[in-house]
Amino acid sequence: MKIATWNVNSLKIRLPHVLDWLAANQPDILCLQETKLQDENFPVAEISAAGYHAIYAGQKTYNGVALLSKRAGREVVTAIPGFIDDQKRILSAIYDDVRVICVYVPNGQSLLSEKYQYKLKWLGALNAWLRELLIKHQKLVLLGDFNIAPEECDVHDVTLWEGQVLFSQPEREAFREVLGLGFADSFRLFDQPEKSYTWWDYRMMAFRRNMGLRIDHILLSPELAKICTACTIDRATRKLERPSDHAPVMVEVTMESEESENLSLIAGARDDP
DNA sequence: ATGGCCTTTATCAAAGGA
Repeated sequence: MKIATWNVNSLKIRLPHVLDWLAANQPDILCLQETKLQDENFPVAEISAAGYHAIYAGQKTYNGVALLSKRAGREVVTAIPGFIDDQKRILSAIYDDVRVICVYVPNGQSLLSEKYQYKLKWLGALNAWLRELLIKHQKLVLLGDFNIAPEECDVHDVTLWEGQVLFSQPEREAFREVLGLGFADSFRLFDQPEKSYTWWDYRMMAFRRNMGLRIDHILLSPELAKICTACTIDRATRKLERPSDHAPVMVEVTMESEESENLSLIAGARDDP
């Protein structure tokens, strides 16, 4: 099972990239952030023609999240329960026995901004909800644009970013608290190239100079971390014409059903004279 | 070098992103 996340920075502009990426990578689930579309404008027909179901929670101009999937989801949730918020940043559904939680964590703007306080409150509410979800579900995937670079190795220039929004201690502590609940940062379950990032500023030729941050993440509950076989960042999308400033991240997990399929294939091969 | 780019909405610039 392949599960991916991508902040597309406007699905209207990036729809061709998304359709190409679905065709090339065949994820079972692709979680999108910053769709920037009201629900009535969501490209349902194009996504459907690509062979994907879609659920979405959007608004005008800003934010907006979506889940594209080969199989339909159920038990959809579009907000952190009990947290009053008119910004569309949460979308969750169950696929088979996996609850997927797509998040677009607030940016925060700067440490002095009210938006930074909102970010920390939002992360606090998310943490409390995750605590409840972990009791109810064995298989949880929490993925999206976290707007937090958790460790020094996730930042191209630590001196430049020290104490800045996206890398400040309170944000990084909030991220660590999520890991403390039992979630694993899937990217760090494997050996990875040095200087791996998921976002590069449009300015300053930042991508060409690899001046990036790793702020898009896929976190897995213990049950899923055990069966995760890969986590990769697809930098190639950042080289496309009119790219999103974020690259997609994808995990592969081997579900029991897939294992038994593989076993029967092996058994079949063995029986074959 | 404190800007630089991109998207949206709505004008003929501003706001937000990260």
